[in-house]
Amino acid sequence: MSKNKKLLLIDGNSVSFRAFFAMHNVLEKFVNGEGIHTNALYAFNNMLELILKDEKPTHALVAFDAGKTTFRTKMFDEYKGTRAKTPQELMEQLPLIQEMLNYRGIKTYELPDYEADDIIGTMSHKAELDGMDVTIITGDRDLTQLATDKVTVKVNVKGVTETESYTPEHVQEKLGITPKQIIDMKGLMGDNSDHYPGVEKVGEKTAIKLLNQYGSVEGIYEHVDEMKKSKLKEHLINDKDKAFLSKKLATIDLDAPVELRLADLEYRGDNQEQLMQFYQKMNFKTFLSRMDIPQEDTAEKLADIKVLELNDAAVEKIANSDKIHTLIVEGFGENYHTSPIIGLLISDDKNYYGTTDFSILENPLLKDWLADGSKEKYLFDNKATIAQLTRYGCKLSGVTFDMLLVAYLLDTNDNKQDIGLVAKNYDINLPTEEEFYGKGVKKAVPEDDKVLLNFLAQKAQVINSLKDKMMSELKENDQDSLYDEIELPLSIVLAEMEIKGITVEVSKLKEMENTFATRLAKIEQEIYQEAGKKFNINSPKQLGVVLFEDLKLPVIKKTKTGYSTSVDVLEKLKDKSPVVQKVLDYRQISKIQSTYVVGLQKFVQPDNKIHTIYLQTLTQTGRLSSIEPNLQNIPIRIDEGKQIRKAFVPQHEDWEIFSADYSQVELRVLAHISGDEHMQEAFNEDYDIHAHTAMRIFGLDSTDEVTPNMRRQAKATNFGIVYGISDYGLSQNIGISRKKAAEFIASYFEQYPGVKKYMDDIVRYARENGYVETIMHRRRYLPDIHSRNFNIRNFAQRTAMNTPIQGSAADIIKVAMINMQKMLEKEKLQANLLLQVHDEMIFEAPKAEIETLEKLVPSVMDSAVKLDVPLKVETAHGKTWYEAK
DNA sequence: CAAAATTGT
DNA sequence: AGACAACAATTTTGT
Repeated sequence: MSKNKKLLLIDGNSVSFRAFFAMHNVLEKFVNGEGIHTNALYAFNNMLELILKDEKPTHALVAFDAGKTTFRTKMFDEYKGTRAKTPQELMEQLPLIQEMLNYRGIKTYELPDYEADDIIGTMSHKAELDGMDVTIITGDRDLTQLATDKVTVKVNVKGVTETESYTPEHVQEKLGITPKQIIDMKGLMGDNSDHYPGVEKVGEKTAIKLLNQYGSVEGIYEHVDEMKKSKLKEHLINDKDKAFLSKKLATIDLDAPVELRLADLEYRGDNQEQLMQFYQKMNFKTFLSRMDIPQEDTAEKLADIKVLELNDAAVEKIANSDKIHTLIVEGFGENYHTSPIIGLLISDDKNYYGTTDFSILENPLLKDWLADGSKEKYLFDNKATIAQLTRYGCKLSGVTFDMLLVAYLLDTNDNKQDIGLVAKNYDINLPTEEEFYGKGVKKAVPEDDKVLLNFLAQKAQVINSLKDKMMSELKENDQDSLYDEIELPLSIVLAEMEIKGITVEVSKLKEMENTFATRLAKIEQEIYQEAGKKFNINSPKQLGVVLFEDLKLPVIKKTKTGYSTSVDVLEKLKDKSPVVQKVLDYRQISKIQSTYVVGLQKFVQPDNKIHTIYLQTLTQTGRLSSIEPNLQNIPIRIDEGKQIRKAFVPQHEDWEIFSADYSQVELRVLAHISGDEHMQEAFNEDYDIHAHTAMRIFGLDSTDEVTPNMRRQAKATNFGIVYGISDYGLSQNIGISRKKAAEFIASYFEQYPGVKKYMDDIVRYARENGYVETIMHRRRYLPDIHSRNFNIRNFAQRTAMNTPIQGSAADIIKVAMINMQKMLEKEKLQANLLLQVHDEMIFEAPKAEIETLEKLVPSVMDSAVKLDVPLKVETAHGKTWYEAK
């Protein structure tokens, strides 16, 4: 049997409207070359692709409203009377949407005097009689009256990519009436947005109740006399005419004079050629890349670049040239500290020399050229390139353009870590790593070296062609010194730290593994005892059943999928059952065991060291992050976890671990950029900042009156301020009422008016400029600051407050790291900078150097930048990381 | 592959 | 009305 035919009907106007507002916050980002907005077009097409994929229709139609006047306005001239005018920015897109649908092989239609609804109703009715399945897409709930066994109405919810499906069953479930009765319901309650009246004081609930009793508007009025005396009865009688009129207005015409046959709606698929041209005109890169463009194009381009052999002769030419060269050292695999190089390419923008034979790296001329700082080089990802080359015995110097770093500084939001993605942002078509190598099981290096080297040549070409443009953008943003003096030098420092690595005593971890295993087994048994059964404690789902169903503990919080079993919930249940504390203990230890004790061992290399990778271009604030493994979240708060730090040791006997951290950098940064006098005074006088805050917000005369609890609350408030305060968040954090938290904040702002002013100013700045900046001009764009969605907008506002603080602190420590590395070299110290943990630097050093470091490191760190308040540095040292704190 | 949980600053 | 503290990485479940 052939598959059933399926008709897709789209309410063009209402979906366009939804699409427009779904992407309203990026309105000004979606403008094509001719200055026409394209956001609704984009969102519409996005939705369309999803729907086509899901529904696989054989027939399709998009219906539009023909004009302002319809048979309904003739019946009731205020129909849709108060509806706001369609925004100009959307109006200009409607013809484009129709044009695009045409290229996508989908019929569009409008009919004078009728609304899109009526066209859809009529065609859906026809199709159903013909035995077809029908799916209707709309942003308007009114159309749910059309749902039948054969017709599903999908209504867009939040944006356009998600829909809610209305079948007769779903309508029944949701409203308790049939789809047909929706018309009666609308008749009774009227419609605000279409601006027609119903019966006074009758809303959805009353309407449904009446319909359940009497079936329809007609039914109600047949029996209205029998109803007992009530206000409702009076209203019904008074507004009888309105009810019948509104019912008529609400009724979608199933027999409009639509001159279309079902055969006319056959869906034929895209007209590739025209659609491609259209996408190009609209600047739709993502859609273009999604098209199955015949492969010849790219293949031809690949062949365009002639790659010469990178041999001794080529090296000689390169080494003797004064030209700038682009360098591609291609690694393959996850981790560049361990995975091999698979290709090497050097280009002067005219000639491309490439090879897969790495014996060339033994060529002394090439070695010298790579290490020669006066030979200028461009590349993508300096840090990774240095790390790779180091393993092949080469030094690298003279890099002036790192496309990865520049792309990150220009916009932290999009497309880092992959040169293909950066290129696409600039309208250049270069395969991403995934597109070139494939993904999952298919990921592989091409058999043919030529193919690989051509890819590398393309990369080199892209780097070269974008260098000027990107560097001038950097200058326009006033970010050139952030790049020249911070990020680029830092990439070298980080490379050195990663390569050096930190020594780990595996035997220590092994020892801990055993003790924790026994402890875990014991707690596990105890929990089973209490619970009366065996289950997986690691599964929040199973644990939820045990706690809240078997043991009947009160449910404090729920997640999307079930009961929440997070710490804050468990903390509240601690005294209700002894099992809760045991679960908390189990969780803690099991985390330590799996992530750290066992997890870390996997990363220890044959040199007994762990070489993490710092991601320099990931975070939105400018902080670093650390992966494989993350060495920025090694436990410290609870002692069991802190033990892990005993396994981190210096690489030599008679050396120590030395750590130095900034004390309250973020608050100091806030004191600086807000210019708040009271906060600055507190730091200038070196008061205990949290006690000082407590004194001020609790209205005390001296810090002597501050109780530990007051200090704790003040500390939390300080944190809250840094994070972009909200009363709810603060109340959750210190367990006070929301009202009390709001009072704290009000009092805080009263005491620190400069801080209040900063918060207001920075949010306004973000609204006006679309971004915020750190002290070193690191930028973060905040398109959501204009969002209509309360939560999204609030989040953007908090981000606006937090990013300059967190980001400036990140700037400061980055400068300190660079200066520190220079200083160690200058002073000819053996000490090595090994780790950075946001406000802390960790070194290993001979015992003999510790005394020097105790003076030197703080002096370098607190002079990294000049603020209006002093920076404070604290140091510690010991035989292991555990002792150095 | 997403969600929940836990770790850090 | 909304239901929210900032920035990260990793492990484990369960679909």
